[in-house]
Amino acid sequence: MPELPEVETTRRGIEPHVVGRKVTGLVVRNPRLRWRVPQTIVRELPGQTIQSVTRRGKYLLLATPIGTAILHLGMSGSLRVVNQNQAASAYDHVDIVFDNGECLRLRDPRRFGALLWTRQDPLLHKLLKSLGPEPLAVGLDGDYLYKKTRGRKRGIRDTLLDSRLIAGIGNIYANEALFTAGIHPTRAAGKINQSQYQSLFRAIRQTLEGAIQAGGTTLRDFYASDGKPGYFQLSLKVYGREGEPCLTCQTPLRAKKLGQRTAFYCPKCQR
DNA sequence: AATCGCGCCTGACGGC
DNA sequence: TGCCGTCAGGCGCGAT
Repeated sequence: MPELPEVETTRRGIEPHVVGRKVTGLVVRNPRLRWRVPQTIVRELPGQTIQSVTRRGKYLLLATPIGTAILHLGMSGSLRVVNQNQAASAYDHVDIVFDNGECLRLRDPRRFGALLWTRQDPLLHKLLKSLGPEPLAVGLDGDYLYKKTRGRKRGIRDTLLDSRLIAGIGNIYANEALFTAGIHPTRAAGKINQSQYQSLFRAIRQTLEGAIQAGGTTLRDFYASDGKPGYFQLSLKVYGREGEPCLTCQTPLRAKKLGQRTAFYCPKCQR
């Protein structure tokens, strides 16, 4: 599933194919994504030139002079650059067609993703305006998390998934970072001290950056590739490894359902 | 303000 | 083999 590193890898992959291109049309085969693809984007995006591709959390933003396309890949979404004549599969819901005959093709079997359009500053859009800081933002450190979590009783795993606190951390990376920092996923966020937040924040950064680097090195071509584009095998230390030995102490890893999502952890290394 | 559960959707997987 | 139930999960949203 696309987590922040995959979204960033996607951004980097499509950027050279998309920036400076003029959109000649939008092909919407199925508008029923998480939210219905709006008619406004069908009317207004064609004729515009893409100025930039940026990322906020797990949202991708394709800016034009008159508005911005907001893309989210949800659970199963992916983007490829293909020739517009290439046959589309059942899950290829939208093509953004360019003046050179290529298109940006959105595939999303589960349709948890989204394609929206805004004419205002996209960062003021309802979906983006409440997002917390980017975990990779220059200057951000563990003190931010420490200060924001005083008095919070919720477990740290759930707290890290709250995009209003910090953007773009999904279940996989929350679990991986907590393992690296040696913090138990159910520890109350408000009971974690300043130096532990420093190491947790470093672990978050390291995990995300490592995955982005891995994405960059194993990146398949975003142009006309088969299968899933640009994604990469994650090397995960705890996620999905219930019952397997901890890489540090060999203790069998555990899985526990916290809220709606499963937490994976080492009962010995994480306290 | 913080927290909690729901629901969207379909491929994968296990059991029979 | 084939059918069926269950699970997974991002995340906005409404309720508490």
